[in-house]
Amino acid sequence: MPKAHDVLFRTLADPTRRALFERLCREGETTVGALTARARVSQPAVSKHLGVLRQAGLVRDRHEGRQTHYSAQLGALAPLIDWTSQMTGFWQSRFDDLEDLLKRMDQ
Amino acid sequence: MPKAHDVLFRTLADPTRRALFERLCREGETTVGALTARARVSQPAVSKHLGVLRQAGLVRDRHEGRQTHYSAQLGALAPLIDWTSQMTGFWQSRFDDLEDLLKRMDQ
DNA sequence: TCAATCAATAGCCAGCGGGTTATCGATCCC
DNA sequence: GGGATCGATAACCCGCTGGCTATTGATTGA
Repeated sequence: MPKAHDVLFRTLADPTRRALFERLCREGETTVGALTARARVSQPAVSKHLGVLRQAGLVRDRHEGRQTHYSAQLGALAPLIDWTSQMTGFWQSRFDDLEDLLKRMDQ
Repeated sequence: MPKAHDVLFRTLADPTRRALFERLCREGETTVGALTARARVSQPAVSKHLGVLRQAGLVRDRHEGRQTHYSAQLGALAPLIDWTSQMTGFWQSRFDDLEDLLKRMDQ
């Protein structure tokens, strides 16, 4: 069920897409045009990537006239942080177990 | 240059591979055979994934007789943690800027 | 109204990546 | 030594994805 990890990792795995997300994090709300201008790919490619990011919940879009503004949704990174915490946490708990074991051996 | 992010995200994007890494985090050092037994893919597939994980620095291998033991290298997750910190950090700084702005407007 | 701009969609193609089976090298044990 | 096991490699196939161009739909402004 924690498909969330899947979606996040897969979405952020592409460098172009990740670069777009990073820009939105750094620079805040930005239009597709502005993003395309400094991207190394075509406008349709940018649109497609933004669509993927949106479906992953990583960005929001806001329509204003004929242009679309995108912004990062940092809350969507939570599962990623949870995952890394869990991984390092497993290590921590195994470390605790080891300490526990050593303590019991000491008696 | 921060290729590290690229490698990590791409490596962890595959669910099978991530599952292997998670098992190594949870259960500590494990042989290829044991990993294969509970994996949904063939032994060569497991070997290939472990190779990718190793090249990403996420696991280490230790040869003992004819079997190979793999273990997670959690330090390799550092760039991932840094990245998320940076992303949320950008937000934080923009938030600070906003507070700053409001403060100045208040005067 | 009509031309121009912005962004999304359609449709296509090439490359990559993850899966398989078959095989090989090395090690263990009888 | 010889058969069996373990894990890596080889060789291959197929589907997905990320890129492109062309087009459409919507909005703006002359």
